[in-house]
Amino acid sequence: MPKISDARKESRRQQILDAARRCFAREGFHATTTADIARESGVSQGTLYLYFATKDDVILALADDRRESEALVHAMAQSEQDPAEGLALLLEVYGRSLADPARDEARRVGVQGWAEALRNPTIRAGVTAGMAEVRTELVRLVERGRAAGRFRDDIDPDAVARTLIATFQGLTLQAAWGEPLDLGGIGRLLRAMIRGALFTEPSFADATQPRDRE
Amino acid sequence: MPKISDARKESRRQQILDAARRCFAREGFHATTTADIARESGVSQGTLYLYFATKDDVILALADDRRESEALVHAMAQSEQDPAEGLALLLEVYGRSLADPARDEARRVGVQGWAEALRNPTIRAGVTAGMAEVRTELVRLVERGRAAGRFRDDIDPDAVARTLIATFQGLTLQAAWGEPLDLGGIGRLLRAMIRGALFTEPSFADATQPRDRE
Amino acid sequence: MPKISDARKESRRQQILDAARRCFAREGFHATTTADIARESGVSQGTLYLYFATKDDVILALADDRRESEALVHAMAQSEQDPAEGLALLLEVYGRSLADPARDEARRVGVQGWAEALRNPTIRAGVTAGMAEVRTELVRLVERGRAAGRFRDDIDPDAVARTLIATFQGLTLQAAWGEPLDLGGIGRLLRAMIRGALFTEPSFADATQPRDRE
Amino acid sequence: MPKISDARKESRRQQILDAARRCFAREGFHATTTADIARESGVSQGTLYLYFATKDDVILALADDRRESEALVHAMAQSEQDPAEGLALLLEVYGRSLADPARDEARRVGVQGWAEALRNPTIRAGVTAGMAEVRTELVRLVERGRAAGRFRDDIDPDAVARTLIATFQGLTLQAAWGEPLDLGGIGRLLRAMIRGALFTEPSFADATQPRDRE
DNA sequence: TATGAATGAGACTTCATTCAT
DNA sequence: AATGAATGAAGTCTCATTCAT
Repeated sequence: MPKISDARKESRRQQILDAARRCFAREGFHATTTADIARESGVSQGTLYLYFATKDDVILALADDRRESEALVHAMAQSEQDPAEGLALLLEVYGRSLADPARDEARRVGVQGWAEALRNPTIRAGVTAGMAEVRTELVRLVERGRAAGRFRDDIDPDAVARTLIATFQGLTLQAAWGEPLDLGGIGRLLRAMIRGALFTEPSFADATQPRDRE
Repeated sequence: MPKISDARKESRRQQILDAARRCFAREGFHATTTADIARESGVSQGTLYLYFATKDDVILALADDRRESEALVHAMAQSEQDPAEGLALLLEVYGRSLADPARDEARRVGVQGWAEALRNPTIRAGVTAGMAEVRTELVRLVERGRAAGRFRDDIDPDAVARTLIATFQGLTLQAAWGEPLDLGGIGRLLRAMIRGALFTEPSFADATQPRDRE
Repeated sequence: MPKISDARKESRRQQILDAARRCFAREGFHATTTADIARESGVSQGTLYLYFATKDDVILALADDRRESEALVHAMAQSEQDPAEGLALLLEVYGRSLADPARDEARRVGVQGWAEALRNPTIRAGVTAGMAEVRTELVRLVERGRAAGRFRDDIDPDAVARTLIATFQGLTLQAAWGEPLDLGGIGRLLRAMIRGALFTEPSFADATQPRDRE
Repeated sequence: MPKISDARKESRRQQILDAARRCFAREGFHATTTADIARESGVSQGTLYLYFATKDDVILALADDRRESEALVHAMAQSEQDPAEGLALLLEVYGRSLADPARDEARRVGVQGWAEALRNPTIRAGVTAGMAEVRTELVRLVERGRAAGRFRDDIDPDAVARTLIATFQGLTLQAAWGEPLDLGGIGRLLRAMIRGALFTEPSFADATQPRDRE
């Protein structure tokens, strides 16, 4: 009985979260009412409160999108051997995510989470934790590259991590706004910038040129 | 009388906007009430509505911070002759702004404007217009650099513009969150990336190395 | 089988009522939820409704505490022969009840029942019926005392009944509030007042002085 | 401007409190909604919250009826010279209040305040403070009577105070329930009881017999 | 022009009760 | 008989906006 019940409970929770994401993406956190979420998820308002203590709890569960940062960390961790390959994978995974229309809502909700993080400490904690994971992994990757002699010695790993993440964030923002991004061109430029600034020899661009997407 | 009255009116408006900025930076757009703004600006709620038609009007006036983009555009326009200098100036002006504690509130309000732009078309128009100006000027700058033979031919001006702006946005976001940014290191890295990717010869870094600030 | 089932049912009912009394004493009728009662009694909310039709039904079953009035009536009925003894017993039984910490919860719930009786006719009926029984028995006791020549002729039995009951109620109220009552002193005073106002000769006090408790 | 404004404010507050008292007397604290109070007082719900922070605030302002205890204290303080007269006045003032139909609502609300005092510390403080004032004054009165040789030496002032107050409370309760009280008879009995228990000589009853009311 | 009391729609949340399992 | 998830009506309180002074 507990197993079925637990599975049910989790699926119900997801059903509500999915509805909430749609609402939040459409109207924003604050313009979305709990009635909206209930209606969209097909449950009563009372039921909503069986699964989440408050509306803020729902926001909390969505504002911090672990999947994005997990995917990025995973990409970098894949290529223990070759830091260059790790960077290339990172760009590719992130580019793919940016181009994915299925992630439109997540992006919009994510940007709202950034704003919410400014005044909600719990949300801030979640959001910056996700960022910190990616940053840590990036720093390690750059350090490995330096140790292997692939990256220049005068490169600051932390600056690289912060800067790349900042660029990703800005592109996410523009994508959320529906700005027309030429991801192919931007990807090529990013690879060129990385190659020019990080690498000891100019092999990066050619070696990592992905099969042209989008 | 109209002139004096106009000046009065404008000063009153600014007084309210300054108060609103402080409130918004502290609590966010939605958690700030019109009563909060009135109290903080020292006028009555009724008076508030003599200067702004709705609360959204106040948000609108603050969400889109022209000063930032105007400064950037101005920096680039300064150096009609030398595109490299234009880029250097851009980085410097933006770095100075990022490091300026006096702009803390503007940054926080700006990030909230980004989220608000997702669902408020008017705000979106304002915010993206500011971004478009900077982008246009950047594109022109890169094109001039290519024409002058300073920049590589295979560089996509639009990608450069979008990417640099994205990076600025991401850094603004992290600064708004209070993340500790090593702006010196980040500036050096950015110059290296730009030099490596854009320039036909590696003079950028040295020529533009600013008197060390941070 | 029906007999066992009935016993089970009754014990279950009591289990729920005991839990409800604890809840009501702690939080009051209105601040106690049916979920509270269910939790405290260790049954599910659904089960609660197998034993009581509504929450008001539970309140009803507790607001009117028959045990108190039954004990008082019984005390008076004991001494058919000597009305003085009846009064003495009444005071003693009531004093014992007032001093009994085990009746703390019942007192608190009782006081809430008084308030509830103001707007719930059914509760009012129950509460005033209990009071009426005590009153009737007191009136009969005083009348017997008058007939036997022990009590003064100009005494109004109804006034005596109402007044004594009122005093009991007030003391119950103060005890429920946790006021420090010197029950010994109050008992002595009450006996003196009764003796002075009711009796034809001043034997009451000495004859009825109980072995000092409290 | 402030004087008019203050007067207005106070009158508005009273208007709301009067309406609330009517509602509470009719339906009880908990069954009365803030919408009920607003409707009954002829203001909007929003306005209600301009004058009271919460519904509990309104309850608080009504649960503790200072007027009653103040009147009683005043009655006792009047007759500095003659304690007997003080007691007589006390009974008379209280009897008058009990018989006053204009105080019906106050009585009903008061009884609800007793119940509320069980779980709301602030209300408890207010209610018991009122009781303490009357008690203190009664104790002082009895002590004066003993010092003057009018009252017996073996009388416990505190017991007298507690017991008389308890009787008043119980009679208030019964009056609130609409029980038919023969106040004349009860008053006579109370005087007889006081005379018999407190006085050194039996002059009380005759000396203080009031012009027969009710 | 300035005020601030008044408004009322609507948000979030609770809770007594039901019912499928 | 027992469960506990689900319901939805209703309650308290907030707040952007208006308007008489």
